[in-house]
Order: sequence, then C-alpha cells, then structure tokens
Amino acid sequence: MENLPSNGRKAIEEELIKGRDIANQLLEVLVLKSNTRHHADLEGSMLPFAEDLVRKVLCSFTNTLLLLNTDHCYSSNHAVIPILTKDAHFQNPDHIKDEPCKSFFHPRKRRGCYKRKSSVPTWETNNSILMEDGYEWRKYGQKITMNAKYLRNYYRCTHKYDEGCPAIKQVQRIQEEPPLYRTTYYGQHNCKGSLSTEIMFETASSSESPMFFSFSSPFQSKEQYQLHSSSVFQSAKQEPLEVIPDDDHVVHKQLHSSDYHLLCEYESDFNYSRHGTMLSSAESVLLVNGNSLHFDG
DNA sequence: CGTATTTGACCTCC
DNA sequence: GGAGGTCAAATACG
Repeated sequence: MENLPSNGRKAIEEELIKGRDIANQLLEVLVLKSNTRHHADLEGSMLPFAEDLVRKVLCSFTNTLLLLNTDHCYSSNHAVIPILTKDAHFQNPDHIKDEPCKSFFHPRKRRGCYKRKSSVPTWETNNSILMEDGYEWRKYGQKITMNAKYLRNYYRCTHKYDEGCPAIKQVQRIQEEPPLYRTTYYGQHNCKGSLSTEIMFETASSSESPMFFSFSSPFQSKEQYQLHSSSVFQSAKQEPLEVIPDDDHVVHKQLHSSDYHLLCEYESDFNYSRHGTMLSSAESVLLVNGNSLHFDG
C-alpha cells in the first residue's frame, strides 16, 4: 500500500468507505427486519432492497481488489496486464471445442488427459478465516506439496460441466496458529444464471486495454438467493463440513456460503458503530502475477 | 438414489 | 524424474 500512488490509494479508500457505508445500511435493514417480524408485507418489500445492498457491497469489494491490482502493476514497474488475458484460453469455449480430449462435452478417452492450467493466478488471498467468496465450489482433489506442511485442496466451480465455467481455486493452509489459509484463484467465472454484476474499468495506464472484471453471485434465481439469505441469517441450514486432515489432527472448514458467513460471524470482530465500522482483520490481500501486496488495515 | 467427497492413478511441465 | 494438477472409481452422505 505504501507504494501506491496517492490517487490510487484515494480511490481504494473511497471504495472501502462506500462498501462500509452500504454494509451499515444493510445492517439497518436487517435490524429493522428483525423488529418488524410480524409485518409480512413490510418484510417482503425489504428483501429486494437488502439484495441490492449486498450486491453493492460485493461490487465495492470487487472494485477495491481491481484497484489494488491496477496500482500494484504501477508500483512494481510492470506493464499493466488485463487479468483475463492471462488465461484467456479458460475463457474461450471455442478453445475447448478444438480439443476433444479436454472438452467438457466429449468424455476423455484416457484418464488424466488434460491440459495443465496457467500457472499465473487470477488473484490470491490470505485469510485467517475461510472467507465466503460468493461462488459455489466442488472439491476435486487434494495433495501434499513439497514445501507445504499442510494439504493443498483443489476446487472447481460447480458449474464447470453444466455451463463450462473454467474457474478453479486452491486452498492451502499455511499456518497453524493463528490459522491462516491461502486461497488462489485461477480463471474467471463465466457461469450464467447468476445475479451478475459486471464492471468495466479503464486501466490508468492504458486506455486501449480496458480491464474487465466480472463478479457474479452464485444464486440461480432471486428465490434461491432469498432462501440462501435466510439460511445465513437464521443459522439454520448446515452444509456438510469439509475435513482437511493435517499431519496430526483434523481441521474442519466450511465450504458453503452460509457456513462461511457463520464463521465470519463468530471469528470476526465487528464494530457496528455508524462512523467507525471496521473489520478487525489479520487478513491480507494478495493480487495477481505472483507478487504479494499486503493490505494491513 | 442422486450428489458430493475422497483418494489413488495418471498426466503435464519443469 | 519428480512435483504438482486433474481424473474418475469408490465411497459417503442426505
């Protein structure tokens, strides 16, 4: 952060402040909702508003991440590289069609016949808790790696086969106490059927290569979103735990959105005061191209 | 019984 | 040749 140009830092601050304010609005809506539990009509009218607020918060986070990415390219003296072009082959369904062996629609003749993904992550985060990222993931493998003390877990987007979504992520526990997880994302979601918020940015250094960033919610419909929301806030539905065996003990973590929220709820220290809402966060955000960029609150 | 996870096998890349 | 990434059969789970 220290190396960020002042205009970039200001933009990031503005995005964060915006996100904080919207989150506060959402909180007020939820508080109001709990106080008007017996007025079904009123409650019904609030849901779309709350939904809109959630989308704005997500959008704000996305913008912040993108700004950090852009500024990082500045500070590290690297050419600005649009995120999506780094692994464009993930994006292009035509590419898949050209290679039957790798096609989602043509079963592989041989086991393990695949093309290894780009080694350049789209983005990367370090978190003391397992954060909800708004997508549905399915685990497809785990591995002990050379320099890692803990298992690395591999996830693909749930919509890989039904919509050809190429997004994958790796979750690597990197520290025992306090628990710290590194989540690395590869590829971009292109799954449809979700409430999608797309934003277009012009990179500060090149007006000819706009950066395009997509952030989609995993919910197939408004009803599904509402159902999900209710499960989050009522702490009712419990998805199965994912178990990550360590060397000497078992750590469980939550895979699904509702549980991530619950974790956040339990482990994060929120200050809900109107003018000073802060996430107490041991988390850092690292972005693209393998270079770390620590973001300390 | 359908879907998600586990886990050993197998493949690519360095 | 070894490390890392993915596949897919077996298994677990709701």
